[in-house]
Amino acid sequence: MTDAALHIHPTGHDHAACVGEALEIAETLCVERGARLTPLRRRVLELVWSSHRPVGAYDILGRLDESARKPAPPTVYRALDFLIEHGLVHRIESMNAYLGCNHPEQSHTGQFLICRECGNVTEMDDDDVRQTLRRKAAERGFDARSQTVELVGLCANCKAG
Amino acid sequence: MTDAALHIHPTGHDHAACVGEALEIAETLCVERGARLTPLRRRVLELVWSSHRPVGAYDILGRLDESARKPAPPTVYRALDFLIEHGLVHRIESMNAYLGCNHPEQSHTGQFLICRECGNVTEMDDDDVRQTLRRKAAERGFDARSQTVELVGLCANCKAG
DNA sequence: TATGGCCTGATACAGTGTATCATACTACAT
DNA sequence: ATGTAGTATGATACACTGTATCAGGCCATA
Repeated sequence: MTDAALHIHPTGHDHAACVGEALEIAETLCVERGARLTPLRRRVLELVWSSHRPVGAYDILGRLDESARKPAPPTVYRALDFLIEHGLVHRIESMNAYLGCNHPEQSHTGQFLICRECGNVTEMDDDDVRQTLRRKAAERGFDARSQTVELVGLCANCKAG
Repeated sequence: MTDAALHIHPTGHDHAACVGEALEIAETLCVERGARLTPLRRRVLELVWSSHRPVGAYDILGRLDESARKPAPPTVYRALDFLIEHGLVHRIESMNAYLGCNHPEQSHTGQFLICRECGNVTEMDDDDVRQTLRRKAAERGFDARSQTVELVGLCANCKAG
């Protein structure tokens, strides 16, 4: 974990605390559910949380390499699948990349705000939006089961700066 | 164009008319804008419109093969870029695939309803949704410039059937 | 200790997308 | 008609993303 770029984040916050909190939440949640947060899965989650920017599967793969012997792609995808299934990670469809989520309790598919300047992504998770989309789709006879909402633009910091 | 699966569509409508209309609209629009709808671009647009399901770039590539000598990937991607730029085609992010649009006049990024049963995709293009998203993002200090909205679920036909 | 289920390793391959350079086709001006 | 600039296409190579499949290892419980 030497790449400074990994540590870019919105406000000058203590990112180590973010990661720590996320890992702790994950531990707790997995215990509750009887799911196994193995060292590999934990490590992948940690790498996904290395910044507030989505991380590609092959980035993760590359960084796992550094520490021990190199795992193959399926290993990473399986870990990601597990984390996604438990709401600990989101997939950003428009980037084919993955982002940590620190409130996995609510079953949800969030709405994502992707800054085209700094690359940081924040989650909205707004229920009005969710309901509006469900309703609008229903008006057209469509029964929406899952939603992908990703907005690209400028975050507050980058607008100001 | 022998694959019957290509012709699956929502209601038993006359899909040839869909394609014809789309091509005509494209012609008109390109003339208006001084853009060149070359034979290749026209053919790619036609292939995208072969159904109401998103088509992958390499599907297009494969079908271009059938007729003449095989073009390389960049050729297809350039044609798609052109068509997207002019609003004639949308990219469905969650599927890495492309869908024809028959109302390219309004500058828009639509909202898409993807049926997980039949695979057909319809466009909502609802301005309430667009405005709601813009506003909700703005409330968080985010200036949204482009929106990706893709809902997966069951279309009216598949619910009924 | 045996069995079954889950996790991981490993190979191979399929699908998606881009960088780069080369060629051809206009359209327009000389 | 020639040259020139801009655009469109051809072609090669490569990078990134994801999956199918089989094999082995670990661990809990019977």
